[in-house]
Amino acid sequence: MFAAIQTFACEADASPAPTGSLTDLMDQMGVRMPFSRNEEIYGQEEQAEFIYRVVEGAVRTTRLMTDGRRQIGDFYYPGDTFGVEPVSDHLFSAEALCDSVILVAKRRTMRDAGGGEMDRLIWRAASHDLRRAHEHVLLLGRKTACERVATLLLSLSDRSCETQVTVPMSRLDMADYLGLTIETVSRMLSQLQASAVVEFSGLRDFQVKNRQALARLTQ
Amino acid sequence: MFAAIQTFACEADASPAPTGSLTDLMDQMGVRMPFSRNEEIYGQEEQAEFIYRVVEGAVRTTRLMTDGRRQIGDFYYPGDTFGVEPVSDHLFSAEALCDSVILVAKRRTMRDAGGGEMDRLIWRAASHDLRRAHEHVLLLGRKTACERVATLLLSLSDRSCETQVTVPMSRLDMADYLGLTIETVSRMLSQLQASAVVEFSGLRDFQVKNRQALARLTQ
DNA sequence: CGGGGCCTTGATGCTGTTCAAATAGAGTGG
DNA sequence: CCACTCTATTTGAACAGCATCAAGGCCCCG
Repeated sequence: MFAAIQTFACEADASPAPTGSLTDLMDQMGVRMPFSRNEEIYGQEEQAEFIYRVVEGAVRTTRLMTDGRRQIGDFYYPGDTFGVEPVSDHLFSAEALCDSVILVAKRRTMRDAGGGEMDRLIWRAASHDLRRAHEHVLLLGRKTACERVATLLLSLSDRSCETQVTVPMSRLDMADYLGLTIETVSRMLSQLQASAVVEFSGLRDFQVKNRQALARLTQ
Repeated sequence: MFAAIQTFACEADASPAPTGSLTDLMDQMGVRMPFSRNEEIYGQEEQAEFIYRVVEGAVRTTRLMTDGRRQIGDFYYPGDTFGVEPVSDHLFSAEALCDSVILVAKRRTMRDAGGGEMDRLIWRAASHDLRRAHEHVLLLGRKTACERVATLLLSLSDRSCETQVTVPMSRLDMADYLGLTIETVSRMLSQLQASAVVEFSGLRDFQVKNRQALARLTQ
């Protein structure tokens, strides 16, 4: 189960690089908690009194509408800080994408102990979230299904240091992030493979065969 | 640098409502500049060295794709602070929706002069942007055309203190914000009017006739 | 009164959804 | 290791919602 996690654990470079001191502060004050696949880390409308960092595994933030429609806000990987909602309670819930280890720290405790470190950490994470959200808005508002899927694959590929890229989420997670259905995601993946842009060796592993074409498709 | 953030990091209220002191600081340091309808306030990929506040009029932030597709990030109204991109350069450009007056201040100057005020101001604005962006992601990813239009009308109505609400943007602006076309926006408006949820007295003025129904439609 | 921009409405088409079924993988116990 | 089951994924066919294309109407402003 943790096989795929290993791959991602060494690829924290694309994330908002934690400086030594920030890591140290959270390491000191925080608690490492294990979460199993699909387990909730925090809930929608829960108080936002903690701050979280992925140590191993991966996380999604999701929002459910009353009738069951689901939107994924973002994915987080080892080294990424999340749960930095700007206001008192969470709009999205957070769940483990696979078995994961999460570093959890109380905001208040850390603030009292760490001087300005905590504020810098929150600012950094919120900035990252805002930029990603802006990209996400463009993707959902104006990109075609094929462009959306290509964008996700490229970003996964950019995170990875291997040529072989592992997809850490299910088709349903991809669909709910991209504002599509699983069927459409599946079709687009088949299409990208048929046109020799990527090649899947398993359901969750692919290689980029034509990076230029993939990049062009993301618009 | 962001020492002052701490006051706000755990604060419930991320509303853009300027406190007296913030207004004073920007008023002191900033310059009031007039912009005419559709005039650019700052450009995509420009350095983000200023901070802006709407004094009169309204502003949209937009992003253009290479082939001309356009996505509007958000709308800003009097009292709102904008241009608070988290990183060095802007992802979106900002333009005046109508003839407007914008208070412009140099971040560096204000930071040197204002102690922590500047950081609080930026944090507050960025928090607001992040929350709005999250709502926008849900709207674009999972809402139907009708729900999207209803959501916009309700938010316009909530901003307004009058029963008669003015729509400050064109149909094209609405469409590019909602990820739709002008035709679809127009059809949904007609539909909402036909079902007696709202009533337009002119192209840019309406009244909410059935607020409960409108709210239900926004999901 | 006339021109031009913006908006609405209608007809048609395409992209992505829905519904349905087949296939592939992963997990389990013999 | 294999058979079995359950779930995830793919594929196909029909459909729906929104886009596109094309007129026509409204309104502002000279």
